[in-house]
Amino acid sequence: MANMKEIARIAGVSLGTVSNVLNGSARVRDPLRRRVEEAVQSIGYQPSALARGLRRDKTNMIGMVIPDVTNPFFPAVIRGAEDVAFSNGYRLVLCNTDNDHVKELAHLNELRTYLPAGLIVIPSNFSDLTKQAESYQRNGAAVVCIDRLPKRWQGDSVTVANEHGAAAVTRHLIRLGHQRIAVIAGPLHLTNSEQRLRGFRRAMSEAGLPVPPEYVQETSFDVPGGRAKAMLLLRLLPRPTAIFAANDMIAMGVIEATRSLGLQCPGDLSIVGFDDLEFASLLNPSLASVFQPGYQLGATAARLLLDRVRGDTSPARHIVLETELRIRESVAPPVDASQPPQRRKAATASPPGTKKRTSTRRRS
Amino acid sequence: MANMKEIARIAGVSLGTVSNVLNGSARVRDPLRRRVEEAVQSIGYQPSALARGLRRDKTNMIGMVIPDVTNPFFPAVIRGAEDVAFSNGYRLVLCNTDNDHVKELAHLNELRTYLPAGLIVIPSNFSDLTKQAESYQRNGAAVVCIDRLPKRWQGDSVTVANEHGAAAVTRHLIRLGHQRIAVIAGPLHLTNSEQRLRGFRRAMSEAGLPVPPEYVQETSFDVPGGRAKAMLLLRLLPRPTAIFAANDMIAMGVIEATRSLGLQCPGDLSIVGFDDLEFASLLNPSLASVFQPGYQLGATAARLLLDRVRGDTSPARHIVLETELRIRESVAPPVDASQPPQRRKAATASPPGTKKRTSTRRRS
DNA sequence: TTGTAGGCGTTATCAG
DNA sequence: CTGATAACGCCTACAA
Repeated sequence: MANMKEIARIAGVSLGTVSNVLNGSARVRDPLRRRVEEAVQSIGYQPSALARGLRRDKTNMIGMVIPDVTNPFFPAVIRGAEDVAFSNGYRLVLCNTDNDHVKELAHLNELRTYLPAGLIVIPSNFSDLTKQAESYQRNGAAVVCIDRLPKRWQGDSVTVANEHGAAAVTRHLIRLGHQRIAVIAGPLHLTNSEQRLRGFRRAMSEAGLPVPPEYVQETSFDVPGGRAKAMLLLRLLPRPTAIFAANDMIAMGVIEATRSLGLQCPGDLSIVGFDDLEFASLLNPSLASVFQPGYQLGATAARLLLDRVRGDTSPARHIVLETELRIRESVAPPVDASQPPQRRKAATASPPGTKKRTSTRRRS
Repeated sequence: MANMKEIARIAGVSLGTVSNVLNGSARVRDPLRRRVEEAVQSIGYQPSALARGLRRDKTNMIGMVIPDVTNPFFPAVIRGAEDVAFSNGYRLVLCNTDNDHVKELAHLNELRTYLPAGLIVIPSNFSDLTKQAESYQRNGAAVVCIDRLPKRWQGDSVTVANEHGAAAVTRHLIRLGHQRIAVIAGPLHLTNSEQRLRGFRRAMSEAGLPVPPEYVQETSFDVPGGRAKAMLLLRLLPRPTAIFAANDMIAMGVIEATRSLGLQCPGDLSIVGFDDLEFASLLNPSLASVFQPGYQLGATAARLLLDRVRGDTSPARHIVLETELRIRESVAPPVDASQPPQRRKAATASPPGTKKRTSTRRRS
């Protein structure tokens, strides 16, 4: 409807002048510039994003490709990305892949026809976007992978310190006196999942504690998975005194299993999660967890992307954000079988026959 | 890079033929059609969404304008809309407004320059999008409002039966024997909030139960708000025996307040929420709530929108989705003063001077 | 400094 | 049924 020609007519100038005013591409003298600006105001003109994109070979859209917006960890990531994008004049096109790399591919291929400025991708299972990314980059669009990375990903990335966070929370359990600690990992083909398991193993091995194979379970990142694997773990003899769940949904499943077996948390079992979703602190007992800065993850990715869009051609960057331990009521020292319980349901001691090593007690 | 001209060259046909094959706009004979299709396959050609949109005056984008993606109720709505949109070849552009109608306006104005097929809007506070919507509709784009409606909204809408759901859950409390029921409403300038309060009042008045002004609190839809108002309510004399929270976040705040005052739920206080977010069933005690079909809300809106896009010009439709009562552990009959307390520390008495009316006990 | 023309990739129109 | 051509709105040379 309203186009540049209209503005030019109203302001009594030529098309080129309008364009120059709009894009600051050339100095336009004040009287004319003023007339153009007034014309723009008067009819609320906004340039066509389509025509502009077609002409410039690039739009102000950023494709945000994620597995599933209803996964409670992702909204914060999206929000972080959107805030940075919006305040820099960019918009987010949201695509859910359902962890299906075919759907992911479809999105990637179609998104390209919008000539987006870039892509922020949380890769789906088994995705190998190297080829796609190259194709985007040839078109001058940047691609940033976040949260987890495809195998052999060489491009820009923003992730969190999964291994470090997992190790830290495991060490905390060990310091409290736990020796039989089980882990319920997420799908191990996901890099973040695998890193968390690695961190767990590292902390255990540093402390000289054994990790029997049956103490390591793998499941999907959800409540039913956590419940099922917890039922299994809690029937083992000897029973673990603590479980590290690879995310809060799994931890939630563990809590349910604990409850349904009539066990107390943290009395009989300490539970820790990962993510620190909003509800973790609202549970009863409140859930100890490793906080992941979801908002920062998205915001950082967007900033990195915009740097690239603006011409930063430095080598690929791999930004790793810190996690943070959030200790809450769901963890406590293990109960010692050899001593009578001191309080109603909390007591601490090393079970007999346990090798006790002094932990290094790193303070940071 | 790859464009229609290229396809035409490879297939040895003219541009128009390619276009006709791609859009089915005219019957093309098999040999040629085949050649075109092969050419398209061979180089993985996809038409430029930009050029197509510019030419057709409409893209396959749908603007999804919501207050805040990190509000835990919205992701399901988004997902519902995205699924329907995607499977029909449409894409979602996500815009957070932070309930700021200035930001909302900015998004609306800018979104228009993409020539989206339509808009799905969860209006921000105090927004009056009538003018904006008209402008979109003049451009052939449809606008559907969901969840809550701007004042005087005349266009298509999809909402849930807020009043009915609130009345149903209130009646349930009444049937259990509660007489002193307080409500913590959401911001009353939001239509959904106001409807829930209305439903509550209706059920109470049907049962002939009084609703003292101090039993009606208003707050924002979040945990701190719920906690603060609950602290206030729980110090009143006589204390309410049940609280209806206008959403689950508020209910969560009520639970926290209850705990911090050393009261038992449901022993001393029954609590019900609204939304039935995923975590509601995971709390301890599990939270009774009124389920809102978030996914359906989004999916229905997208379907309605697509109907319009495809030329449905029937009068504005106002679709109202059913809610569903999810009774869980957080509700129980009130403890009667005339009987000895049954549990360890639930003891509540009707303070002297309370009018006791027999409830009408309606069954539905 | 200001105005003008060409083309981005597509679709629609119209002549063959 | 097929093939050439004009527009969609904008940006960017280039000419004045």
